[in-house]
Amino acid sequence: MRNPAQQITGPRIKILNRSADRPATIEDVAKLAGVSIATVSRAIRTPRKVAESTRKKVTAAIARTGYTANAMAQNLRMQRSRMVMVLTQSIADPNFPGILIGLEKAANELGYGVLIGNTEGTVSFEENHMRFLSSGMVDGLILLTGHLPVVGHPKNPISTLPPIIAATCPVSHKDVSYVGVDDVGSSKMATEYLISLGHRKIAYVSSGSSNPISDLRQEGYVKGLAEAAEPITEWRIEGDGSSEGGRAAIERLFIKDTLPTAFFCYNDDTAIGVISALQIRGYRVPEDFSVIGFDDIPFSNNITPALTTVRQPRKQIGEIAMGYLLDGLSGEATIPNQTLLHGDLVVRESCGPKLT
Amino acid sequence: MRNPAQQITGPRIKILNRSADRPATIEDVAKLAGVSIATVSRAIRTPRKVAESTRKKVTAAIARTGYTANAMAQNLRMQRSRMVMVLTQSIADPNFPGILIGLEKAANELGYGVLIGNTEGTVSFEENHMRFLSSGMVDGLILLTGHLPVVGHPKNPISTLPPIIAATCPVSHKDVSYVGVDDVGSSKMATEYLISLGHRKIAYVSSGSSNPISDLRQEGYVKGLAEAAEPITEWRIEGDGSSEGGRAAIERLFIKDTLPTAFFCYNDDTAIGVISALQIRGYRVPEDFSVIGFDDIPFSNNITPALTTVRQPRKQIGEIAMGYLLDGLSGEATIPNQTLLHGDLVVRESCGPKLT
DNA sequence: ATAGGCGATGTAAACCTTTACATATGGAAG
DNA sequence: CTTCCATATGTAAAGGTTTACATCGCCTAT
Repeated sequence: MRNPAQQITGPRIKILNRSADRPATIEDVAKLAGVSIATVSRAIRTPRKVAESTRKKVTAAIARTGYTANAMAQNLRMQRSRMVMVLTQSIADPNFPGILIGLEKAANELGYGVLIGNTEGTVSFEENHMRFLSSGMVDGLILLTGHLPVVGHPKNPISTLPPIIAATCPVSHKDVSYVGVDDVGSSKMATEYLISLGHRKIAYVSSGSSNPISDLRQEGYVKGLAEAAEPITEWRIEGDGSSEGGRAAIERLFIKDTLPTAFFCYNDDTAIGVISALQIRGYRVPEDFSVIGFDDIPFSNNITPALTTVRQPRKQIGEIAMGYLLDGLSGEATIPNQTLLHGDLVVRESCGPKLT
Repeated sequence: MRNPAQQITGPRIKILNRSADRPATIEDVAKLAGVSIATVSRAIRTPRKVAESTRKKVTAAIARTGYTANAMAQNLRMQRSRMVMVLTQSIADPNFPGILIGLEKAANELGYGVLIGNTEGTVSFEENHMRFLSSGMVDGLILLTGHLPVVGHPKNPISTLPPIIAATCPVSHKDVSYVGVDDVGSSKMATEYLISLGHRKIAYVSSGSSNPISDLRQEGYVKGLAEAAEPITEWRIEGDGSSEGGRAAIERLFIKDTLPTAFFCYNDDTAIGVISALQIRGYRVPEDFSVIGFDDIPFSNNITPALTTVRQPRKQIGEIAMGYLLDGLSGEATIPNQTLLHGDLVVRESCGPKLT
């Protein structure tokens, strides 16, 4: 596991341990302030219940000792951990950082910590993470995976799981609320944009079969076509969600004799592959073909031509999803079963009018 | 905070709470197995200490009850949390996901959880995360920020902090080990590559002033120049680490009358900006100018021309850093003060021979 | 003067484990 | 038959909080 090429310099050191004198406990504070530990606890958590004068003594004692309540003891006593786990298929997914930023922000504002669980799509990794769920280590779960985690002891599938919110990719379970972009509506908008530019032969480049998000985006595409003044036939070609898949899809397409003039792609990665394949063939985008993506990943603005795409409000999705989860955790709040956020069309350079 | 454009469908639901009957405790298991809780604990943690027959009874009882040890009680008793915090300036940094993948993998293999702390470079966020550190919520800390976190009670700056490993960006403290790429050596290699292509006017596009990593890469660049057969003068132009900064740097450069023929850029983002600015001016890369980046971010392969760059072994950096931390945590292990990993030159299309 | 009430504080239980120490049982060695 | 040891198990303390309940003054209203 250690890189043979690694180069190590400097002396070996012993990792610094927490200072020898163990951290102050509530008892230390109580002794110093001359009160009972109950009073110290109250002075911190419910100050109105302790006399002004006592509160001052306690505050001073806390400052002198540098006391911070031991989180593990609190957690045990209060039967909660103020910790939420985020389960994702892939940390490397270009949408993930944006979502995580929103999740982290909302969690931190309410004093919660965010635990990362990367499944890489494998069951064994997922099972490994279950440890945190079943042991009460986390209070809630944000699912970006699109499915409920597999539970080891299938006594009652969901009863051992903490409260859950799905984001980015819905989960088919009535008790799991979903927060994500409005795939259908946004895709319809993108398709209508291509139609408005004069395109009539528009292909949808999918993400393989059996991808629910791809299906939703295709549904929007179809709806967009349906609203055109004149009938436009559907045209689906298969990608796989990666730029390589987009490239390959275009290569296959060129075997046919008739070509679309515009491509609506499942995501930006696919779109980038499509553009690259077209350019390699000597065509120019947007002069010869229009291409539109989905997601607005950070790099879509850095390719040539800059990619026209649908912006997914990642940070906001994260914030709302985490907000729902923590709302639900902290009381009797009820939360919407499904929340779809508006995606914005970001017009850059990769789409142009259909030349007559 | 809620998007006005959001669209909510379906009924409002109450978030599913953990099933009414509280999870089984060790006591339930003990009762069912007809033994004491101590025996149950031993059967789980040190099986050799309990008789074969008893072990079987306990195992059966565990299976029947679906018991999982309460992590919070364990944590409290054992004075550790099996949780590590990763502190970063920016989740959106293109290097972050790769590092995180490595960190998460290594942590999970040893049963540790990874807590994310996003500071956005602000002190207040950092202080907010200190909560986890001072309350004993985490056993260790991975620092990607390049500096020690600010401690609220400045009694003893580092004594309240858990063990720390710095990755990606070194921390100037003798007790904090560092794991990262060999910036100097890799930059030297990149520079030598440009020289080998015949370039003699090579500019380094920095990341502003006071960026220690940029300084190291510049140092490698200077070393590379120094080893050339003929003397080559240093040439530094100022970027800011972003593609926009790279673009701007090139724009400023064109005011001068003499130009370099090759650019070694602080990072890929900068290189992408440089290439884009050159292309906008009507130049071609690599025919007219060679450009080399650093990092090998996921998109460097998707731009035109595909970017030649130095690959930073992100996942491995994460794995090693986490490995060190957990080694150090679990015993008397001593770990190297500094570990520099070899960066690979990834030759793609953005560099070409100097045309005579 | 006394009962009642209220505000401030203390006592102790509970949260769930792990583990040092004590105890019990059985067999081997004397 | 006793003594000793090893093995297996139980008892109870400890880890640091929070909070229900009890207590204690003190003030007010009767």
